[in-house]
Amino acid sequence: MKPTLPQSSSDNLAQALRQPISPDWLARPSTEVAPDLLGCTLVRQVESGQTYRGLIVETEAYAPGDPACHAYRRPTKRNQVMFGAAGMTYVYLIYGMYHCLNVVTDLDGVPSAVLIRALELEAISPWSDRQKERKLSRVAAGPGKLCRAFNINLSLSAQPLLPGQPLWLEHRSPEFEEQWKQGAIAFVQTTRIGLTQGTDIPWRWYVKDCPSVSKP
DNA sequence: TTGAGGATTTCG
DNA sequence: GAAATCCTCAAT
Repeated sequence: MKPTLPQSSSDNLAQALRQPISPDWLARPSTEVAPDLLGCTLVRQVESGQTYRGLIVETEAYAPGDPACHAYRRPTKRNQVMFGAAGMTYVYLIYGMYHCLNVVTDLDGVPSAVLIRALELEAISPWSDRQKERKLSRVAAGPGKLCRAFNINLSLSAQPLLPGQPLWLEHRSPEFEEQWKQGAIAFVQTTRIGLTQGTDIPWRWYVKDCPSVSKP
């Protein structure tokens, strides 16, 4: 039942040019980082050394003073990584069956994070039929689904996002940046999803007209 | 120690 | 519309 994922090819030149995102770049308010992460790449490296990549197309910010933030009240065993320095993962279990991946942001001592809500996976091959591609485009459309697709669980929480680790991030490709500047790619900012508190705060961003977004 | 509830997904 | 399913944390 587990979907087959596209495997990254190491001889792709454009991919080789992508630069890893450093913790410094993430040491800003989550409301700044969240939209900036759109178009960046999440990389998953499994034990065999094989890597999988997904384009980040939907994010949400969580910040201090935000009642929906898991770190709203006090540091606990679960959320303590959110209080620490930027560049760490924060993974939690939701509804007893799904995991959600966050990137810890802002300065040490400021509890905040960005929830990665959806990835666009690269096509399996140029020869894959349209039906297959459409299915694949929804494989990581949602925070629980992307963790299932990339085999992300609680053991990957509080880990550094650095190359060689199980997870890391890469900057936008020059092609994405160019298309975004030209207006060919646009972002939408709106309210967050699935919350009981802080429902009116517009801290969700996604790539407009992207089929891999959880709820356009 | 307890139990209510949750940053979701899927199926009917 | 509601079930699945279990960890977390505030309140006993």
